[in-house]
Amino acid sequence: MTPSTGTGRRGRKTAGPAPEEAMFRSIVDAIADRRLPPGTRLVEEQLAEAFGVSRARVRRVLLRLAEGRIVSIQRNRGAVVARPSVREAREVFQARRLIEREVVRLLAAGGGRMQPEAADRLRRHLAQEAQAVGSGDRAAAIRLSGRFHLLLAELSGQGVLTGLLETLIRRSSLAIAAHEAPHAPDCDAEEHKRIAQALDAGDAEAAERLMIDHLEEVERRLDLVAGGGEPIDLRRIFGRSLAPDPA
Amino acid sequence: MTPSTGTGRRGRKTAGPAPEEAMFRSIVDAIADRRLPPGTRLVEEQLAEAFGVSRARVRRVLLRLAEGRIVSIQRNRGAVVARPSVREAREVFQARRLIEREVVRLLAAGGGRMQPEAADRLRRHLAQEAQAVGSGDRAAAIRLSGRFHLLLAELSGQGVLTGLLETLIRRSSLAIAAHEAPHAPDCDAEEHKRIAQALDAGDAEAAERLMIDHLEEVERRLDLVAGGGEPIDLRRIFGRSLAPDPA
DNA sequence: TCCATGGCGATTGTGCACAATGCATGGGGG
DNA sequence: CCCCCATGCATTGTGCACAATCGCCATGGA
Repeated sequence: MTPSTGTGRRGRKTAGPAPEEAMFRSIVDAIADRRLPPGTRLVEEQLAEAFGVSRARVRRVLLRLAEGRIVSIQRNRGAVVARPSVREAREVFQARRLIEREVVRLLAAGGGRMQPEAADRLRRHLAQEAQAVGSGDRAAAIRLSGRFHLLLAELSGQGVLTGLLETLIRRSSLAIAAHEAPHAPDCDAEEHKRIAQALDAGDAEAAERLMIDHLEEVERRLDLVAGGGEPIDLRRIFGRSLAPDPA
Repeated sequence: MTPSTGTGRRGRKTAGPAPEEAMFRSIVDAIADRRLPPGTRLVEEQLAEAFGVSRARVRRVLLRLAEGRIVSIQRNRGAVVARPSVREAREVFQARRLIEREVVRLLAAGGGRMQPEAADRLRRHLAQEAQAVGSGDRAAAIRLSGRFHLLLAELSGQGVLTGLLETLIRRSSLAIAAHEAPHAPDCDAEEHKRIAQALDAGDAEAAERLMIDHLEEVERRLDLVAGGGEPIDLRRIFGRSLAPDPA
C-alpha cells in the first residue's frame, strides 16, 4: 500500500540508477550509525517495502554491499550485516594508515601549501563537522567524520586512491560498530581540525604524524581483543546456544 | 577453453556461485590477454550463450566487473570493456607502488627471512612462470605475472591489502591493454625472479627498490601520452562488426 | 527426558515475457 | 548533394510468478 512508490504509472517508468545509490548510502549510513548492528538480517522483501522499490533492485544493492565486504551473503540464507574479524579490523586500519599517509604527503608536498579552493572546502567541512558535534547530531557527526578523510583524498587529486579509501572507510565504520568498546564517536573532530591546520600551514611532517596518530587513536579506541572472531556464523549463536570455545 | 563446467546442463536447477566466478575470471583473463580490447561490447545474450548460463547470471557478472572498473555500463546501452584514461592508468600504478612497497617491506621485515613455506610457494610459482615464458604461452605468462604480485601480497599475510591489490592488478592489466606501445608482456619474469631472490636473502632494501623499479618499468613501457582519452565511444569507430568470439 | 524424523512456513534463486530505450537505416525535402 | 526526420531492429531494464532450499517446530519413539 505504498502511495505511488511502485513505479510511476505514466511518469518515468525507468527510475535510473539513482534509487540504488540512495539505498546503498542509506544502508551504509545505518550500519555506521549502529542502527544496523553486525549480524542483522537484511531481508529482501522488507527492504523492498521499506524503500519502495522492487526486490530486484534490493538484490543489486545487497550484491554491491557484499562486494564491499559490508554485508555477507550466504546461499539461500540471505544477507546479514557482516561481522569483520579482529584481524580484518586491524588490517583495514593498517591499510588506511598506508593510504592516508600518502594522501597527506601529497597534499602537503603540493607546492608547500594547499590550493586556496581546497583549503576553503576543507574549512567549510570542518565547520559542518563542528556544528554536527555541537548540536549533538551523532549520525551526522559519524557521517561527516568519514567524509573528512574522503575529502582529503579527493583534494589530493588521486581518484584511484580515493576509491580504495572509500571502501576502507566503510569497512572501518563497520569494524567500529562491531568492536566498539563503549560507544565513542568514530573520529574526534578536534583531531581533524589539527590535521587541517598542519596542512594549511604546509607542515608536511606534522600533518603526516597527526594523521597516523589519529588513525591509531581510533583503532586503539576499539575493543580488539578476541570477541568477534572470524569463523562465526553468529546466527547460530543467537539461534542456538552452542558456545564455540570461549578460551 | 570453454568455461563449460560440469554444470553446463540446464538440468541442474541451482548451479551455485561457481559459474559466476569462473565467468568472471574468464572475462578478466580475456581482457588482460587482449582478446577483449577496450571498447568491446559485451552483449548479455551473447555472453549467456557463450557460457551456457542465463542472462541474469551474466548481468551479475557484468555488474561486478563494472564495480571493479573493468567494464563500464551505460544505461540502456549495455556494457563495454572500459577504457581507462591515461590519468587513471598512472594513478593505478601509483597506488600499486604504494601497496606493493608495503607488501615487500612486510615480507622482508618478517624476521629477516621469509618463512620456508612461503619461499617454497614463491619458488614453485617462479618455475611455473618461467615455463610459461619458455613455452611461449603468452596467455599463461600474463596470468601468472599478475599472480606473482598477488602471491607476494598473500604471503605478507595482509588479506585486506591483497584484496585491494587484486582490483588494482586487474585494472593495470586493462590499462596495459589500453595503452600498450608494442605488445610487450605485462611483466618481465626475470625481474620477478630478482625480487624473489632479494626477499629470500632477507635484503629488505634491495627487494623494495627492485619492486619499485619493476613497477615503474612496467608503467614506462606504456604509451601514456594522450591517445586513449576517456570520452571515446569508439564503438562508433568500428561500427558493429565486433565478434567477441575467441574462436 | 532426550533424540531422530517429517512436515511447514518463510525466504531466496531463477526463468520468462514484455516494455522501454537507443541506434542504425532509409526516405523525403531543401 | 546534403541534411533531417520517421520507422524498424536489436538490446537492455523490469516485474512477475514459480520452484528450490533452509530453518523451525511438532510429533513419535527409545
